Amino acid sequence: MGTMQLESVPEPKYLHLKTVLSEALDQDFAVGEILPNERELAARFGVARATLRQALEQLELEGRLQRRRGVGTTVAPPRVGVDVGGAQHSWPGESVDGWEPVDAAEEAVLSPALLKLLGTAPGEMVLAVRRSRVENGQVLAAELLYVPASSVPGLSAIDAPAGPARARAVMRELQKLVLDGQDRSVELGSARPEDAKELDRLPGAPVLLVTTRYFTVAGTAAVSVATYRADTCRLTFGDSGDVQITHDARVAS
Amino acid sequence: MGTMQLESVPEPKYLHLKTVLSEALDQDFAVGEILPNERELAARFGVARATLRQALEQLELEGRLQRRRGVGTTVAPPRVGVDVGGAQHSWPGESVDGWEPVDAAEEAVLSPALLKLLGTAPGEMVLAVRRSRVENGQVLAAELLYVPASSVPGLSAIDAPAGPARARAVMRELQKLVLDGQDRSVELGSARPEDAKELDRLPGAPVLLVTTRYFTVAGTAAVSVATYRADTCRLTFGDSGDVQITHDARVAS
DNA sequence: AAGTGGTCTAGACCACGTA
DNA sequence: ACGTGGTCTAGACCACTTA
Repeated sequence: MGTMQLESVPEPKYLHLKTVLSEALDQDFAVGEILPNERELAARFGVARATLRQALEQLELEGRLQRRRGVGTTVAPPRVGVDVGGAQHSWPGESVDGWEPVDAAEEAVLSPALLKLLGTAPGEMVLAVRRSRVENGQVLAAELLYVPASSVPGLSAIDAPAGPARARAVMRELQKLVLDGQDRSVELGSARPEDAKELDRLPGAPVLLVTTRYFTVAGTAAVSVATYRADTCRLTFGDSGDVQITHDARVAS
Repeated sequence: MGTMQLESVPEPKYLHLKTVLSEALDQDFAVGEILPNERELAARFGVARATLRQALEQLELEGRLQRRRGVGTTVAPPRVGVDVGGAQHSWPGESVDGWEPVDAAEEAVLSPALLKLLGTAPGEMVLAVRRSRVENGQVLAAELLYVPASSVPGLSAIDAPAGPARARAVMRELQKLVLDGQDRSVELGSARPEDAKELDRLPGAPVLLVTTRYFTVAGTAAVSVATYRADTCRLTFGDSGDVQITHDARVAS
């Protein structure tokens, strides 16, 4: 074979480990199955635990593994396709899609970026409605829906007690508005401790931040910031929720 | 002050470090400014370098920092808002939006998931068009556009030499088709070494995978898998047509 | 109490960009 | 040649779940 170039740039161990594990997951493991613990895996592959963890972290990021402290590492099911709505000009939760009201309260401090999105002056009253998106008993997303008091006339009349009831009342008022349109953006973020708890993840876990602006003819009526678990969710736009698109949709060159 | 509960569950060091750094970034640093190197920062905060890196990693994930081997760590500009199209029924690249053809070639091996998306039988010829999305001299995304030969009649007549010319020729044929619709999904992934190189990132870097299916009345005409840099990109969906979010929409609670 | 993953340390060496 | 971030090691202890 002569001087076959092995690798001018040797692949890092954790990357090689990742592909080895990935293939093993496809061949030798079923969904939900528990992997050997990290110390044993590290020993079996002859690497330090930290190196093994680097591989596991990426596999978890890609939704192939699920790790829970005190329990173990399991093979994750394919990602859930979560519809985040196409061009439907409607408030989410009008149809049955898993949004559960949690609470509603006046929000005192708003980030400058959010104020700009809302188009409100600092100091103007803004209501924050908390909702959770639940599917199959799993919390997929936590949402904060910011509603300037000025955009909903009937808001001051609400006297429901704190908790889901009040959130529902605000949503009812909101849904009376005729929507003119919406725009959305998606970006990567890390879960704040608050959201992390609700999503059953550790703080800093990767999340998909979906920011939606709702318009009426009068202008911005509300802004929603939804925090989706990045490990388990695939956001879908349109009507192809049934089709599976997983990591291996890409050609393994 | 009595018995003020400090923290029943003490915050991990790297999280505290992250918030401290985050505040420092807002107050004491300008976009593009170079931070002290990791060894010095770690010493300054009295932690091990690995712990400091854990904090830096999350800040980079959130698009606040940019780290380059051999260079240093700099303060990142706000994320770019990248339009990935609303419900417009058009091929991307028809208007001027930064897509640059790279190459086109027959793709031999296709993953089962991709075959299912395309709706083609294994063995059927599928062309793969490579494109890059470039903005301000920066590669934001790498795309693979899979086109079954059956969906484009004029495909076999193409005899352009390999490279951008051939890719352009395929795109021209494709754009003759009348689109009936499309659906899209977004999920988190990690960059394959191949894409990583094109995106000027390390392998495994977090990316946003945008999978789009293009329909004609005859069925699925093509499937695009676009790999966006998650650190620098905020994907926008302009459902309301005219409106563009041009500023930083990040919500830092 | 035992076992799991999560955090943290204090080193070492490597790959890369720049001067 | 030097300084940077990236990889890797071999430990230790902690937080959490389950039995």
